[in-house]
This record gives sequence, structure tokens and C-alpha cells, in this order.
Amino acid sequence: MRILVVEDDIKIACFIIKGLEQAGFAVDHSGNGEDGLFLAQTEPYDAAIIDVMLPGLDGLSLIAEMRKAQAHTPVIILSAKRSVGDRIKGLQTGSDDYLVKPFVFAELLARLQALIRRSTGTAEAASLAIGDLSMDLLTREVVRSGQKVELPPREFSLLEYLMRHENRVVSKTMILEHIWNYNFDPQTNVVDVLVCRLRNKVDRDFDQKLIHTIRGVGYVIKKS
Amino acid sequence: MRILVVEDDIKIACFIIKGLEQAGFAVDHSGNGEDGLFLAQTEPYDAAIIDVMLPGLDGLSLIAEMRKAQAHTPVIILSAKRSVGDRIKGLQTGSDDYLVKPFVFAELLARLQALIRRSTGTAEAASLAIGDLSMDLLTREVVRSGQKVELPPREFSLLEYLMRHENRVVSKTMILEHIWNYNFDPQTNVVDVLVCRLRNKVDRDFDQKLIHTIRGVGYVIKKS
DNA sequence: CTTCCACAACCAGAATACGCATGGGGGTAT
DNA sequence: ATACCCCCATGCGTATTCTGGTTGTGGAAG
Repeated sequence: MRILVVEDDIKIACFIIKGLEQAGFAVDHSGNGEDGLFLAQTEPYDAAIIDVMLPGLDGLSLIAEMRKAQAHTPVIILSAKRSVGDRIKGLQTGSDDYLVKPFVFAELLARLQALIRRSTGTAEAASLAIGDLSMDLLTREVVRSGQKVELPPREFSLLEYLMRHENRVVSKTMILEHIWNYNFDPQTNVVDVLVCRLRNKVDRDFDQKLIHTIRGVGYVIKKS
Repeated sequence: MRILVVEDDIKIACFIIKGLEQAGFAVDHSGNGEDGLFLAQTEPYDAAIIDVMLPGLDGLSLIAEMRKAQAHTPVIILSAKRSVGDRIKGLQTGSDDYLVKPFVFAELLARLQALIRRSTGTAEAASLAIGDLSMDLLTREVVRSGQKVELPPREFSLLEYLMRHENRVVSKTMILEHIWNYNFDPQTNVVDVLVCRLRNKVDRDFDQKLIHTIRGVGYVIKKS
């Protein structure tokens, strides 16, 4: 899931970005309206979080421009103003939700997930399962054969990515991009290592292996 | 499918090349415009990915030169510039699509496949089948008479190539070019060896042979 | 019908590339 | 301050590919 954040205040931006990344999102950021608009028009985001008060092109105009060109990407507006008027104006412009600063991060996250759930139409399964392996996305609990498995964030994220692509081969490049948000070659074996770690926790102690290697290509998760 | 990549930044080049290879393409690379132009003029590529900022001959001039001489090979431009003006200039020069760095590899791949699909007219099939032999390109699973067959990358690639040319004879030279990306004679019998290994796995245990030898010419895959 | 030649098929050892595992160091969060 | 996680480097084992040699087969000519 890719999120665009347009926010000029560095501190707030960092706060949001880190929070979202920890929640498993890939985040791009822009500090002004023009760059934000450009990103929105060129990259396929699943949602955007936009401040109204921006240097240059302001948030509402930005959304208006986005809506002219583009399909409906869910947008959450951030604002210091709490007047009802602004709120209405924001929603009229084409935003999908409205949050007043200062806000609690958990609320932003909850609203964001709700929006994505709504827009993707797919009633965003709260859990994924393959064979006797299941993963609860809300509680971040992973269970194999009734036995709970503890996973650090990156490994959890990788497993989620694999499970969302059940039976389909995902290349190392795609993993690199999805988990690290890299668009260049790190010249190391980080992916191999992460997969290895995940396997040790998910597959090692069990008879039926779920994570399979496709040499020269990548990995698949599947039952047989 | 053969792709030309012209990009001077080593890290980005590696990233793209590996990604494309993992996706099953044969990739040639050049780090500067002159060599890129030479390759484009001498080899038959199905598409090209070209950076605008290059040492020596820049990307736009390169495309212009290509267009002078040559039939319409689909081109995707990569650029660090995000202005709309540059984008328009790129598209006017004769490129077919435009991607801003940093970009998401999945998007590059999607656009590339869309371009190829458009230019060749053929809709990219998700699986291939001949008689009781079938091959799933996504999961990379090969099945003969309901029995699963494991194939290493090269053999898989060869089988895919043969099946895409069902009932048509493919010469050894063509195979060399597509699998090894060679345009010269390696003076060895690598092709024979590879075909042999593929036969052992696909044809040996079955009554009806699918891979046939045309002496002095090459090979065909067909039912009878 | 036999012989010869060219090409294809097959085999096995060697070289290589690739993926896997482990441990240390640095950074970060608690 | 401590513990944890993540990145990175290294070494190891194995799968896969390449190479050269050898055997097998078909076609053409004598």
C-alpha cells in the first residue's frame, strides 16, 4: 500500500511518515503543493494525506487539480482550522475525510485504513490464511498450526506481501521495492536474509513447507 | 522479449536489469548514448528504456536518431525532471511513455508490458498449452498429463520460447539469441544439451513426443 | 547394399552461480 | 542502559550450467 503525504511542517511530516511506515505502508513525501501534485499524477497511490496550509499551491487547490485528471484516490485532509465551514469546503473539494490538528496518530491510521478498505471495495480481509498458516492484520498475530509465531515488523510485512500474492511468484526486485521502498539495487543480499529469517520462524518446525524458492526469479507462498 | 536499457547510473541500471530478467526478459544494457544508439540500430529489440540524462549523446537525441532510421520500437523515457514541459518534450520526440525517477519498478514493468501488448497486438497470455502439456507463466508451473514437471530457469525459458512458436520451426541461432542473448556462434553445443535436458523431463516418460528435431534446421514443438 | 560423412544426442566431470545460514556491529526504541 | 532489530559481510553447500568427448542416427554417394 502506497501513501502520499503532502505536509510542509518537517516535524509533523516525519511523525506521520514514520508512523505509516511502521504500520506497513510505503510512503512518499512532498513539502509543497506543486511537487505533491506531480507525484499524485505520476505515481499510483492508494491514498493521500494532504495538509491544507501549504507554501505555493494550497491543499484544496491541489486536490481539485488531482480530481480533474485522475481516478478517485482517497484523500484525507489535515488542517489546523476547526471551523465547520472549512470542513465542508474540504469535503466538497473532493476529499474523503478530514482531520484537525493536533491529532492522535492512531486516529489517522484508523481513518486511513477505513478509507482504503472502502475504496478498494474488497472488504479488506482482516486476516489472511494459507493452509494452517494464518495472519491477523489488525492484531498482527501470526499463527501456524495453532501455534503463535512472533514476527518483527519487516518479517511480518514480507509475509503479508507473500500471502497477498499466494500462488504467484514475486521477484526479489518487487520485494525489495515493496518492503524497503528502494528503487535501486542495494548490492547486498538483504532479501535473502529476510526470507531466511522468516522461514526459520514459519516453516522450519513444520513438515509442509509453504515458502518456496524459484531459483533466479524469486519466491512463492503456496500449499504444495 | 528483448529489451534495451540505456542508463548511466550503475545502481539504477542493475536494479532495472535484474528486475526485468526476473520477469523473463532478455536485457541488453548500455551506459551511454552512443553505444545505446549502436545497439538499437543493430539489434532487434521489442522495447527500450532510456534515461534522458546521459553522458555524451543525451536520451532525447538518441530517440530522435533511432526514429530517423528505424521502425517504431516502443520507448519508455526515464527522467529525474518532474516538470510537465520536459514530459511533453519527451513525448513529442517520439517516446511512448514517460516515467519520473524515483519510480516504482512494478509500474515500469506494467507500463512496459502494456506497451509491448499494444505494439504487438497480442494479448499476453497467462498460460500456454499444447496437447496435454501446459505451462503457467505466473506460477512457473509446468504440467504434463496432470503430472508436475520441475524446470530450472533456462529450460523453462526454452520451453516457453518453443511453445510461443507452436508448429513453427525455431532455429538454433534464434534460440541462442533469445535464451543467451548471443548474437554470435559460441562454437559449442549448448543448445543441443539444453534441448536434451528439456526432453528428458518433458517427453521421455510419455508416449506422444512433442519436441521434434528438424535436422539441419532446428526444433519444433507440436502435437503430432 | 554398404560405406562414409555430417549432424544430433547423450554422458559425466568441472566450473560457476546462486541461495542459505550465521554472527557481528550499528542504530533505535524502550 | 539495555535489548532488540536490522543491515551487511562472509563462508558453505548445492543446483545448474558449461565443456569436451563419445556414441548414435540419417542421408547421400559409391
